[in-house]
Amino acid sequence: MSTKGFASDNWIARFPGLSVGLEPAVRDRLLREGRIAHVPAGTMLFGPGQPPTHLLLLLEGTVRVQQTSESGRDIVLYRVEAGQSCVLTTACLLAYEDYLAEGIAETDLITVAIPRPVFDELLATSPGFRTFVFTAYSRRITDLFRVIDEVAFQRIDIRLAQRLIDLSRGSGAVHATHQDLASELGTAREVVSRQLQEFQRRGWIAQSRGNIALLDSTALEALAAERS
Amino acid sequence: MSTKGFASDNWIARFPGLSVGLEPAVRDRLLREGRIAHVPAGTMLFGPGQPPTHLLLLLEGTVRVQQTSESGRDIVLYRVEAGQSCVLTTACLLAYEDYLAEGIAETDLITVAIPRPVFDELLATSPGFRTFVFTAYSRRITDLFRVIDEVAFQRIDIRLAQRLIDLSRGSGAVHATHQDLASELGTAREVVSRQLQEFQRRGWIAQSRGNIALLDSTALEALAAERS
DNA sequence: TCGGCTAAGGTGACAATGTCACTGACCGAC
DNA sequence: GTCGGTCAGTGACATTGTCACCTTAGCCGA
Repeated sequence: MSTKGFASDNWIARFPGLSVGLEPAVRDRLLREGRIAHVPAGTMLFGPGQPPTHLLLLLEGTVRVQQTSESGRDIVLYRVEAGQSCVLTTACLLAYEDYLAEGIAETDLITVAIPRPVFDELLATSPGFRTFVFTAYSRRITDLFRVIDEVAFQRIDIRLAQRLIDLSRGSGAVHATHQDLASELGTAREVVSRQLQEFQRRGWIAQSRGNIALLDSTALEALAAERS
Repeated sequence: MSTKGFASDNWIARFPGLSVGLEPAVRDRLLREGRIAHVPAGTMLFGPGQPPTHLLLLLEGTVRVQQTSESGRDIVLYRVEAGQSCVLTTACLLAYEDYLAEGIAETDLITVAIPRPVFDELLATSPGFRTFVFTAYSRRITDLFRVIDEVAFQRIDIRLAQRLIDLSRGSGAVHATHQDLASELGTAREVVSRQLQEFQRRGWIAQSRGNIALLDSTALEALAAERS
């Protein structure tokens, strides 16, 4: 968690996609021009009215990318983890249209910002960088495909079980209100409440205000593994 | 509709994103290396087990990109029209993961295939080509965001009315079975049947086997314009 | 410490959508 | 013609979403 480790000469090693096959000159350019910044949790990194001007690389923390519908409900599209990049925002830079999605720092972040001109020049000069960018794109698009599949075709109890497991990250607990979970899945709070009651009835979880303890992760995983 | 018009010296003019700001050398390279092909309707251009090896540009026709869930139901993600490109397939080329989506020629097509090495070199040498590619990406991602919003938050009658209008393209009729429309929207045939009956009861449409006549497009558009 | 404010969560009725099983209607091949 | 398959209609039911309203837990100032 120390920031000392991110002196400007070694952060590239944190990115699997950049540390392999990247030309030395490109590597130097990134280290020279990439600006390391600390961002507090809760910051909106991009969104309607906040056009991004950089390619963001994440050294530490998590960014939640979500979409808010006109009716005020929202759904989480994907998360950007440390070692990944917010590539979809780069498309925004060049886009003819505004994005509907917004990116929010879920934790305190340490980021590297690559200015647009540098991004553009690296794309031009470095096959390794191009591969990095397109691979990252591909991952995000796959994420979006998965979201569409889940929203359109998956039962809500299965999706909720999956999300509880994901959010717990093995800690055995999830800090989130029912409304938070509803926003994760793009559904209504009452639906989450009912499903959680059912999970509780089966002894899989225990609830307290704003907190859910996973008592039987195995059962939840079994449900999450079901296919419609 | 004649293919004579696509002699290898002028097709670029058909692509708004390519005809403006493209370097002459790049233009020549595209014309020299891009291979024009005719593809019959119904052909699967890419999909599971059909990794694409080219960037596809569409001179004529329409490509439907859809996703099939494990349960066998599918949903249309977007369509590629003449003058656009199948850029998402390029991410597939570089991806670590397979795509779940498949692209199907909805009509007879005339395409230009850009081989991977040429695509890569153009990305490197041409800012104009880069802009073209990223703009196309951006458009598709925006499409996916819209699909997610619709599936998660829009009423089915509104979505059906929108789709009927889109598919009719002003012709006043839609050639599609109820099952086809269900696949468009990612829902069940019975749901479409019931909604169409309601539209018919209101005098907005007339149905015959595999065919729907739009009698009152204005009313359908009014419904389609509603927001949840 | 008390009271009240606010966010979180619970509940029941109902509407909308999805699932299932089955039926009949239409259409082309023979 | 009739046969077989696709297309569409239907009712019962399950699941999910919506709405209105309520209770409860925690916080915070008086």
